[in-house]
Amino acid sequence: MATETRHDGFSDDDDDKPIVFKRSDNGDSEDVRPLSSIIFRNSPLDKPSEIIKDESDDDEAPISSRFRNKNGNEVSGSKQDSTNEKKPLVKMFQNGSTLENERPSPKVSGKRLLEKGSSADQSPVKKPKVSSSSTSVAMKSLKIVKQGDKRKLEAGNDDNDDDDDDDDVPIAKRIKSDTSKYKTPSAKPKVVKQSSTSSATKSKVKRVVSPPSKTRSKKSKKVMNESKFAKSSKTLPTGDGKKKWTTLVHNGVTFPPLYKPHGVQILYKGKPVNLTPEQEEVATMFAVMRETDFYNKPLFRENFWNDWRKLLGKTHEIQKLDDCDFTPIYDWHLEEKKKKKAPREKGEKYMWAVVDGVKEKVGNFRVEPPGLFRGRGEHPKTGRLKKRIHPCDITLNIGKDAPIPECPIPGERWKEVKHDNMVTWLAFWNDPINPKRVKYVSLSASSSQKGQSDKKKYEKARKLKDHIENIRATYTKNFTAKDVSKRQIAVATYLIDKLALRAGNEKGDDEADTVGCCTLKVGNVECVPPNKIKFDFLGKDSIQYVNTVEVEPLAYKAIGQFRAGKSNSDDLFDELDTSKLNAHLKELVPGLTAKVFRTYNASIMLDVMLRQETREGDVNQKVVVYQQANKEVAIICNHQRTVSKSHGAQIERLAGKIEGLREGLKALKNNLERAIKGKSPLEGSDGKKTRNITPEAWEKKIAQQMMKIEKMERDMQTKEDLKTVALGTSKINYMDPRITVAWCKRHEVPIEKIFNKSLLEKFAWAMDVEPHFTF
DNA sequence: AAAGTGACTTGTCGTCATAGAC
DNA sequence: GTCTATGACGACAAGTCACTTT
Repeated sequence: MATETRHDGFSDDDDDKPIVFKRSDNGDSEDVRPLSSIIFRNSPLDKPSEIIKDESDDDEAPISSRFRNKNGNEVSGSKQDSTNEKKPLVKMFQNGSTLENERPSPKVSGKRLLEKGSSADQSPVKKPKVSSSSTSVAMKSLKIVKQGDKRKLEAGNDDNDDDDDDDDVPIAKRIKSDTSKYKTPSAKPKVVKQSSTSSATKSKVKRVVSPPSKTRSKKSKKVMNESKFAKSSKTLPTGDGKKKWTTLVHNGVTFPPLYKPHGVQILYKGKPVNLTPEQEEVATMFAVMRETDFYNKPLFRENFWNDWRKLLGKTHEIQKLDDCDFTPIYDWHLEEKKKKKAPREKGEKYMWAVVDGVKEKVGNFRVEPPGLFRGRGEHPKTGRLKKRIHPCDITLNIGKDAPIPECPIPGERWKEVKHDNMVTWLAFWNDPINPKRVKYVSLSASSSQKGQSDKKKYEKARKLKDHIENIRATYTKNFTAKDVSKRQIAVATYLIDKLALRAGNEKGDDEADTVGCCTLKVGNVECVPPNKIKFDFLGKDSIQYVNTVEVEPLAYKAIGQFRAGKSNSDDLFDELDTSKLNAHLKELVPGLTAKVFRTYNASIMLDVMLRQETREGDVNQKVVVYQQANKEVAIICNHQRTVSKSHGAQIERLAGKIEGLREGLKALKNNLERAIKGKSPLEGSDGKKTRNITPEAWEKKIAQQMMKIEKMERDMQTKEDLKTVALGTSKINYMDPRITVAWCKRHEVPIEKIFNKSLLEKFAWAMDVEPHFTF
């Protein structure tokens, strides 16, 4: 898949831009701005250990108080004023954080002293977390002492387990408080009441819930959390060591229907062949893929054939896949498709779980059906048979006091039932294609549990802001380190920061051959004098990343050194792997890992662009601004999509329409002239006659027509522009929803214009953010 | 130190319903 | 009313990263 050259929507003053990199795939990077111009200017602090603390506490405060007013109205940051919205990003990068800054200090208001610069101050950025309760502050400082100066990046870490408390409760409650917003009542978590008349869960729910402890009130919950032990699971510690739930009730999983033989025969060398149901089932899986690209891929066919042949037996009449004609089954399949299929069973019973007394949606309660493994890119296992999963493959995880779900397949039983509250999964099975991999069943994205961890992720990224300047100064300095490892770490960190590359774990031979930063090969990077690097590699999902960027001259030089004397298939960073890299990052800022940079850069970019680019205008215009910002983020993250098959045709059609409109415009102009001369209008091409109107009226029509044309051209442009860019992924995973919500509030854009129903549910935790929220 | 494993996040694509085009 | 382009959604593949085991 070819990557196209992209253009960014920024205006020209690069200085304000956040991160710099734009990409020009064709090797020219005219628009690449040197990172240096922005980021590195005055970064005075290289003191390594300035660390930071982070107050994770802020999580604990009630939401409302949590966001301290960035505008200084409150307590804390008096300095920040709303104006900062307009300030160039650069300034934002300027506040380095020093311990002092972050430390809750009595003098509060001045917290942010740091703005080192001059006028630039204001970045609202983090405000002192003063808002948290005094207690927590106290605790924090205590901790600090213990830990030395370092503070963790983690939004809520071990400091106090309860730091997320506030998160837990509120969300559910919050949501439920305004039901009206959510049209799908079922979608929102509710506190389960004693005798809920509702669905299937009821019986169990009742039971579980009934114990007093269950009635969850904020308080009770907190209390429990603080006594962290509560019921620790007896099993070996798993997960991250934090308790994920107290009570958990659910109904297990459901299985796809057993195979129903259709009896349609394939032809082997032209003759019908009898197949057993098992053989037929697999043949059908293959037959129905006829119109996909997989069908003709040699490896896919070979892998399929090997697995199918195991079912046929070596001596079967069918000896060669190429002699098989699956047309009869394919045709049968088309017929079946035409028939109305009964609406798929909803699985209401399995759809819900009750976690700590709150009813929550389950994400994927349906076990994956058997099929042929597709895989992405050149996956070595493409085409292999993915066998059916049975109850005896499934391990359930459920509350100790909850009833164990009945096995839905008569006569069979679950593999195991665990009661591990240190993990979030409800069930898992091993992936038949790669048995080391595990497939989990967990709550849906809209659940409070997922929402909390999402929020934590963004809080962590947000804190990176306080250290980024320092980190950049450090790696810049190390571009010239004499120690190769150190230099590689510096350059790798730089690339991860600047280009939002993934960490790049090692991969096995039984996986597609893709790379990330640490696994880049010499052949994936090319030095283009004087100081540009051309990247070309296959990343996650075998999506190609092609980009030529201008880099810091010293980094350029270092990359040249790393390449020297190696062959194309050698590792560029031969001294590096993700553990070393992350270990290093963690040293800079506790809790920091490579992926945090992606989140950070995506979110900060959105925040900055929205502030810079939003103009007065109607809602639609603002939405366009949002989409453009979203697009830039997607580009930086290399979120691509394949161009739809009909794209060309669609563009042509649009072009045709525009052409038609142009013709119409010509006619209108013509008639205007005639009207001015007092002649009557010509009749339309369709032969119908045209009303005689005044020149002014013609002018008006002409203006309207031109608007129409412009709009259509813009639409066409946008469509073409976005044909290879997927906006969704960054919206779902990288851009802090609070930025979006706050922007919508500030600019009176209905949030529904930006988030669809599932995003609204998923981001319920972000909806009450204050309009001044700054990432 | 490498390899394995466990838990969870991130990512693209296919399918389906439906709003909109004709 | 039928056709079709879109977007929502689900499916499930493929990453990240911590921690064990060898």
